[in-house]
Amino acid sequence: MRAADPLHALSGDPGPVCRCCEADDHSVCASLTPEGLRGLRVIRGNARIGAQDAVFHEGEAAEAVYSLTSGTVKLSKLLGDGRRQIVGFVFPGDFFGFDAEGTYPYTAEAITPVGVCRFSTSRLAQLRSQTPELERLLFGRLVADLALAQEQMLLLGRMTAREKVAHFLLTLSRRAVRRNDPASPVALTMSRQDLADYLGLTIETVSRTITQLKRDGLIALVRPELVDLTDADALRRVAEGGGSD
Amino acid sequence: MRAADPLHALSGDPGPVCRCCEADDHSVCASLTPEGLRGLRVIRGNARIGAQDAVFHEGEAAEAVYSLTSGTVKLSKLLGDGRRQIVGFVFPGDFFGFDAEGTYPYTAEAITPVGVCRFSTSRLAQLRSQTPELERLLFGRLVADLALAQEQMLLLGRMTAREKVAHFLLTLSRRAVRRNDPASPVALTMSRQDLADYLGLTIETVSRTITQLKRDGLIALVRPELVDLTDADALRRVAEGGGSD
DNA sequence: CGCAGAATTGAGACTGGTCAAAATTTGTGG
DNA sequence: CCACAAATTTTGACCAGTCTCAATTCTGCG
Repeated sequence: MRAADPLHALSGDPGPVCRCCEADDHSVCASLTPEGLRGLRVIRGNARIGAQDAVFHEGEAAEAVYSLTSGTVKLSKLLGDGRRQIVGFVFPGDFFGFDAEGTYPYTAEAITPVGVCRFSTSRLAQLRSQTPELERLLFGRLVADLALAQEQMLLLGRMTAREKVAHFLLTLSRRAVRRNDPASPVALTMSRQDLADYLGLTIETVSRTITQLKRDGLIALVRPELVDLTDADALRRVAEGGGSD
Repeated sequence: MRAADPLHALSGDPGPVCRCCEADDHSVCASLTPEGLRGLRVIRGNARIGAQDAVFHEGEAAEAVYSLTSGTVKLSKLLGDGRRQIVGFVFPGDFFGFDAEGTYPYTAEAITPVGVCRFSTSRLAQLRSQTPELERLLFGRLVADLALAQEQMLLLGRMTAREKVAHFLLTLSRRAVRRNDPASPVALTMSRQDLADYLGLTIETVSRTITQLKRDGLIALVRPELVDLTDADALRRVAEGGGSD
């Protein structure tokens, strides 16, 4: 094993496992062999970013790729007149900031205070070419991200407001289960405005739709940002375009 | 150089360069070294598929990845009640059919008669691990696809019908330029229904919007499927959410 | 020439957006 | 701990853009 390098010193050597990362078994880091991890750690920089601060902006030169260690990040694109579309939420263990054109295709902003690992694009490229395992893991992650984006395209293009909100709640619930959290009270870490910008709706419509689902007994609000999925089956039927219930 | 194997025999050995592929400099194949190409050719199967036929269906076991050699393919997702969203069009040189879950996340159908190269997922995985260059090229392609999907999310979630159609026409035009075709009369290889399913609109709204753009002098229809971009600048202004012109 | 499918046009309905106000929650300082 | 201010969320009334349903016109082809 190598001696600690300056970057380790800065953040304290986390040891053979990437302990700086809250993500569990499904993170790229967790799937890497100790050897692969070592390579990543060597080129890694750490940063803490406050809530509402940007990691990078759409159009900036893409000099680094990031992985999230804690908190939530939103990825968004802007139209000239301020209309915004959130193209994804990032959770611990996820990578973001890959680019095809040399500039970031979206803005990345912290929703909560977050911790990130920063990998310079060039150094990561070098490491990737030396570590086929890493390349393959990142590839798989990208494929999953693409499938997710396509799922969201179906939602944005073809679902009603009610279906969109139901689908989103269920997605959060499924994600919670994957992290071994309870399926039901679902935490909305993001604001109503972020929700609206993710679902292609206005904040008013999101609010009205939540009220409506509540009135119909499918959900209940423990707090505005904590939703109880009272009737998950009915919610599922709504999300799949199953009709009026 | 290796002797021709059965697959070559079937389709005629295309020689050191993948001549079976109409795609030019921007295809993955064209960027591969002769050596890398050789590996691809060995595991390649060829197929011709008639217009309107499916290459594979959403939900089927994903046993192969494809690259398009000629024609146009559409990728679509279905909702329970028949609502459809086209999540992408595939042009020669593009790969499609990657999956994260073991099943295809979308249906792939030929819009025109098409030629495809077929790569069994397992054999391609093996080749990828032996050919870092191939892996890197596919990775870059995926990143580009993801950026495209995110761009489309912005379109689906936040643009008006007029902006959607303008944006789509310009995208086709840009793509034509990249293939060294003229920017202006743009060919719509897909039906109005496909267009609607791609833009998250109904066929009627697409038709009305095209008529409106025509009336306003931004475009002219040479034929229903051949659009002249009379005023590309104005079109660009519309597509960027530039206002009423 | 006439038919079938595709595209366009028309009239009216409805979902979701806009603008405005009220209610609730959150944060801050006394 | 309370009071007040600011921000966020919810609710209301009205409007607009897009959809639905239906009819008409085009286009290609036997």
